[in-house]
Amino acid sequence: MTTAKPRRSDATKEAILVAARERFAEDGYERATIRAIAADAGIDPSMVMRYFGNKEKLFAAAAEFDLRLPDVAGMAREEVGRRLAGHVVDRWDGDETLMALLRAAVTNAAAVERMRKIFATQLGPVVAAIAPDRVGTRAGLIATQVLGIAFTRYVLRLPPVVAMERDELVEWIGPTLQRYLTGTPD
Amino acid sequence: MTTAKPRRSDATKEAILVAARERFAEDGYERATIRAIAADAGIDPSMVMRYFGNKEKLFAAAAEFDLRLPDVAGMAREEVGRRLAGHVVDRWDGDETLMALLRAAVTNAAAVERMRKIFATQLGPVVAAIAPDRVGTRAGLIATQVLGIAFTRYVLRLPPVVAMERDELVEWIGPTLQRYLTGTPD
DNA sequence: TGGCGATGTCAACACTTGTTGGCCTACACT
DNA sequence: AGTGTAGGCCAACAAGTGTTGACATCGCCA
Repeated sequence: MTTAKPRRSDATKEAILVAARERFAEDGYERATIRAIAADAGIDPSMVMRYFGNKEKLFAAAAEFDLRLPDVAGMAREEVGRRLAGHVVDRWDGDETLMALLRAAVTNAAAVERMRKIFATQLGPVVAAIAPDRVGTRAGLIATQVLGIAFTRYVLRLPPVVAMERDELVEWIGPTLQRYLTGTPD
Repeated sequence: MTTAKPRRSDATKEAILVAARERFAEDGYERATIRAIAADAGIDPSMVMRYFGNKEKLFAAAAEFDLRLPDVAGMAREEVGRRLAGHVVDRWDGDETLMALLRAAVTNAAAVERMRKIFATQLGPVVAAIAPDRVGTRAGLIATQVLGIAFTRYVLRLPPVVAMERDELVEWIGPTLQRYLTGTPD
């Protein structure tokens, strides 16, 4: 029994979080107003304050995120790049949380910190399992390419990047990640 | 004689633009207030309105930007990737305009449009001069890697990406751009 | 010197924001 | 049935925003 007593407010709380993720993802931190979020959730703005304290804490609760990177232990070493690329592209769709985090990170210090931590604690170990040396650098480089995709495809919506099919994108990006994982600069 | 009569207000106008670029680059579009920009420029907020009309137009004036990509005509084909990487990394420092554009693009539609146009009209031709096929796709992919660097290095400030020396970064990124320029996905 | 446009300041406007406290209502438990 | 408490709404606050118009002052030209 993980859930003890399902209170009536839990549903409202969840509705607020859903609306918050949507607004933060769409508008960024400052333009997403508590009033708009409350309206989307069909309740009064003061309820948001009661349940989450203030806007910062609401964001912190809404932007809880897990990359859910696959276990690379059993993979062929030369395949990891492509597998990682596929996973990341898939993960981006169907979850607005990362978009909220990405948009908010541009102006909100807490979002920056959280994003740093996500990449350090979740991507770092994966890299370490594959490459023994220069783990930080490799993880950082992978982050540049992965976040570059997210930024151009979902925020900037550059037409050619949007137009690419999932598989086509993976074919191009996979080798890049592979080189950042196992290659050398020269 | 391109300049006719240097009015006294030109200096003020320029001071406003400098302050505006700084604030937009640092804080993003919404958090950069006209009052703060005016204070930085040492004048009254109403002057900003008089000279630029409104905030949108001020941003448009402040975010005039040119990538100043080098002429690739004379370069060895297999060198273009690295040269491009070096140029882009250098260009990022010492000019706050692109950072302003990048930060603002997250919440401001006009900034998005301008960024799209910059990459289409300035990066597109360079790619076309090197690769005859899939010009749009190649330009888009280059944009993902280039903007990913900008985002992680200057906005997110991921420690390992910040720590990398210019040359080290170029060594890693160069081959990626080269493959996006002249390679094939498989 | 007188005047007039350019340059600049001041104070206020209408509006939106996050946030707060008081009040109402319905349900669960005794 | 009565009552306490959780869930919810309403109205308002203080602060900050872009923006505007009236007023002061500087500097040039007739």
